[in-house]
Amino acid sequence: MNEKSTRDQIIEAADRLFYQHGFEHTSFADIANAVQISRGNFYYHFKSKDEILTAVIGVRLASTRAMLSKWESEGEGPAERIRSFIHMLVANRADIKRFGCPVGTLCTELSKLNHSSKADANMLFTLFRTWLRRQFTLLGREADADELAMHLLARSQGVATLASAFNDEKFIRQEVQQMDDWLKSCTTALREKR
Amino acid sequence: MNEKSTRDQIIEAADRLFYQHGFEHTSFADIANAVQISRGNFYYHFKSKDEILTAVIGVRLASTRAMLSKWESEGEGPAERIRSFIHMLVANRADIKRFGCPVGTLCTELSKLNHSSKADANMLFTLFRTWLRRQFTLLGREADADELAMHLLARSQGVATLASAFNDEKFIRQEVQQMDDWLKSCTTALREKR
DNA sequence: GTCTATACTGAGATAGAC
DNA sequence: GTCTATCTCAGTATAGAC
Repeated sequence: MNEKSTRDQIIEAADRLFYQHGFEHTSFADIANAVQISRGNFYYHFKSKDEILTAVIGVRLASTRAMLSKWESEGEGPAERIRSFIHMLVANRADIKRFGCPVGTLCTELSKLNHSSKADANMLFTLFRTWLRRQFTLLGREADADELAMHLLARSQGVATLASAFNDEKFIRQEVQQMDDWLKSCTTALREKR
Repeated sequence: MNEKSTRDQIIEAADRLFYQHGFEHTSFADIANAVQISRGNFYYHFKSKDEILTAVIGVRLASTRAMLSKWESEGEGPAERIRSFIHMLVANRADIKRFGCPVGTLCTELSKLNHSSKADANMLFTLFRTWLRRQFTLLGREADADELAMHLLARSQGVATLASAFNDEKFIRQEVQQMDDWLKSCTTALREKR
C-alpha cells in the first residue's frame, strides 16, 4: 500500500497549495493539475472547495497534535520542550522565508474572508497556546503561563511575517537566538524569586 | 472644496476594503457600491484593479511618510519617538483586533499571490525599519540599530496577528507594556556600558 | 472511481449613449 | 464624468458516459 488514496493526494496537494498561494487564490484546476486528475473527478471526493479546506484543517490539526505529543514525550523537561517550539522556525526556515507561517497566514486569510472555517483554523493557534501554557506551568511559571505562551507565539509569528517580507533567513536565526536567551531568563527569573 | 474627487473616493474605499477583506476578495462591485458609482464609471478613473492597488499603496506610503515625519518632529528624543511607534498598536487596537496590521496583512497576501506590487507594499515595512533604525542609532545603539528595529517590527507584527486571531484587545495592551519596558532596558543597557 | 462535456456564476473589462 | 449594456473568461459545480 505505497499508493496513497486519491482523496489523500488531493488533501495533500491542497494543503501545500493553500500554504504557498493562499486558499482563495488556489483554484480547483490548480489542485487537479497537481494531483493529475480531471476537474470532474474532483467532485467525487469533495462536494465543494470549502469541504477540502475543512479536510486540510483537519489534517493540520491532527499533525500538530502529533507533533506536540512527540515534543512532549521526547523533550527532557519543559524548557527543552519549549525550545522545540522555538526551533521549529529554524527547521522550517526555507518555507517560512518564502510563504510565512502556515498557521498565521491561513488564519489571517480566513479572517479577512470571514470564512466559516475561521474558528477551526484558529484552533491551530489554540493547540500551541495550550501546550506552551502547560510547559510554562511545569517550568514553575503558573502565574503568568498563558501570558508567556502568548508572548512566545506572537514573537514567532512576527519573525515569520518579517522573514517572509524581507526574504531574510538570517533574521530568523538571530531572533531564535534571542528567544532562546529569553527562555533562559524565564527560568533564571524564577530561581531568583525562590 | 469639501467634496473629494471621485478618484480619491475610490482610492479611499479601496484602501479600506483591501484592509478589511483583502485585495483579492474585494471586487469592483464592492468598491463601486461603497462609492455609490456604477461599475462602468470605474474604468474612467482606473484601467485595472492592479492600478487601484498601486494607487492605494502610493497613498499608504505617503501617509506613512507623513506620520513618521510628524513623530520625528514632535517626539522629544528618540526614545519617545519609538514609543510613538509602539503605541500605534494601542491607538489602532480596535481595527487591529478585527483586521490585523494593514501593512503585514497586505504584504503577506501580495506575497502569496506573487503580485507585481509586492515590492511596493514591502516598502511600507522598509519605511518603518529605516525610521526605527535611525531612532535607535540616535539612542546610541548604532552597532545593533537595525537588529533592534527589526526586532520591534516583528514584535508588533506578532501582536497584531494574535490579537486578531484571538480577538483580544487586552493582549495588545499587555504586550505594549512589555515593549515599553523593553525599550527602557535598551537605554539602560547603554548607560551601563558607559 | 475516473473521465468528458457542459451549465452557471461572478468578476474584470470594454463600448458607446448621455 | 457618469451611465447601461455587453463581452470574456476563470472558477465552481453538475450530468452522465465509461
